[in-house]
Amino acid sequence: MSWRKDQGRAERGYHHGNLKEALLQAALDLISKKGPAGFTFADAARMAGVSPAAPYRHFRDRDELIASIAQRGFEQFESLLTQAWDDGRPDTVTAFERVGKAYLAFAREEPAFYSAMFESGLPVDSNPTLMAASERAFAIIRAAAERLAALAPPGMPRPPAMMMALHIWSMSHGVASLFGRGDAARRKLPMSPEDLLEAEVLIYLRGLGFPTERRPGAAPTDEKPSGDRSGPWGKAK
Amino acid sequence: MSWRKDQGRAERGYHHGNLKEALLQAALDLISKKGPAGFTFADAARMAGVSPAAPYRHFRDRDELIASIAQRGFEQFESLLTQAWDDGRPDTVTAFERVGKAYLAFAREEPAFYSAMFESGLPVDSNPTLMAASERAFAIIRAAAERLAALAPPGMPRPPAMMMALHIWSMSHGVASLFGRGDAARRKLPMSPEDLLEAEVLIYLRGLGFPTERRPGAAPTDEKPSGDRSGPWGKAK
DNA sequence: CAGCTCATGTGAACGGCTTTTACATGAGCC
DNA sequence: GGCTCATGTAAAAGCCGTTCACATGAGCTG
Repeated sequence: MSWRKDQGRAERGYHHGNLKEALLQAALDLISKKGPAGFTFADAARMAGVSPAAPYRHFRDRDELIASIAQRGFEQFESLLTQAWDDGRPDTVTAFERVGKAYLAFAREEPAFYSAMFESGLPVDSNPTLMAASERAFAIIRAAAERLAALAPPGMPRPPAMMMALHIWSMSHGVASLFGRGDAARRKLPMSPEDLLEAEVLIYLRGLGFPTERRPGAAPTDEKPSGDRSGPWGKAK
Repeated sequence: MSWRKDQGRAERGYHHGNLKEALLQAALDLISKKGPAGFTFADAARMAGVSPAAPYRHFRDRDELIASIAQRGFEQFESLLTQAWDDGRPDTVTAFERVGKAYLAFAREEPAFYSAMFESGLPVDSNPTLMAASERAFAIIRAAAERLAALAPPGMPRPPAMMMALHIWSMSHGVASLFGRGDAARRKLPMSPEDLLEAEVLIYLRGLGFPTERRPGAAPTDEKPSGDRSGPWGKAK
């Protein structure tokens, strides 16, 4: 936070000094308030205290600004997922669930990033660096799926990790985009999005033959659980 | 198709005669081409051959037009799902899978409807009739889940049908919105969205204790399958 | 058929947005 | 000290959404 000029209204000369950052920040504010459609290039400029033409020195057009935000979003997303996955500690299933929760937390706490990344209608394949960032984020989920697949019970055919990763991603995105954000598209739920997704993933993993009873402790040993008889939907009302 | 005037350019008097329909149709065309954000009220008017102010005789504003489209979308969606479900014939699991395929087919073949329904950023709860239409569509999925839950194997605790319905919905929406449409947000897949979703749902159902081997025939008897050893991911590459 | 009425369409206008162009400023470098 | 170029501004064109006063004519009433 060592900006040379305080953001916005502070007296500043002809040159802003940090316009690109200020515009990205303003856009994030605006998008989180009014969605990516409601966000306006001119508004961001106004919020940064510059003329409507100034942003064009830093972004080819409005779409490029949104793409920049999506790019940063994927980077933060990747970092968050990496941290949640924590290389599968303390055990694979626990870490996997933590990734699911992190996914929802990101969608809820960074709605502007999430919208820019998944709901802005930008053609993903038009921007190679954007697609690369997106794939790096997905790679975390895929790596986690790989580890999970590796310890599939020997009796069953091993599921393809890529498919598992896509399944998990679609569940997470489905829950996040239908029920995840408080403001828009609110629909009544009998349980929290987090619990809904957790149950969904646990049932899915059980369908693949994984033991999904409550994990006993922190140790990666997959033992029989104690007397906790609650299934994956223990928290449903 | 008994429109009094042929659509569009045909010589017509001061009054269009079918403007509301023509506008909805034009909007569908435009949205399917350029997304709900790219769609323009003025464009729709132009396409219908009227002045930019004319649409305001039929819709309070642009959002109301989009809401109208979403409304119709939910109605068509409900009808399509009802037809696919076919009251659970020939057997519950087969019918259930048909519903999943119908979901994806709708998202792919009616991208304009789908966008208006789920990606337009309209506040769903602001419009009661819209929300009602949305709930009627969801009710089909819920009814199917109810039937499925009813025949859960006796050994296991019965899953709440509402939760199952939400899970299925989130899977379907997740797959549809991440991988479903050809144009936008294309990501490489090792299998078709349909196969991806089918495998996902089958694994999930198996996690609930349902027998999900290949169904033997049309009879609703749930017998042991023949020698088909393919799991739910038989089609993955 | 005459006349009235009201739904439906028009034209002009306002303000806002995006984007471009010519011009202004001043930060950093020689 | 002076040059240069990135970065800002002002003005303008073209589009859009929306509103308002006004025009038209379809359909009813008698």
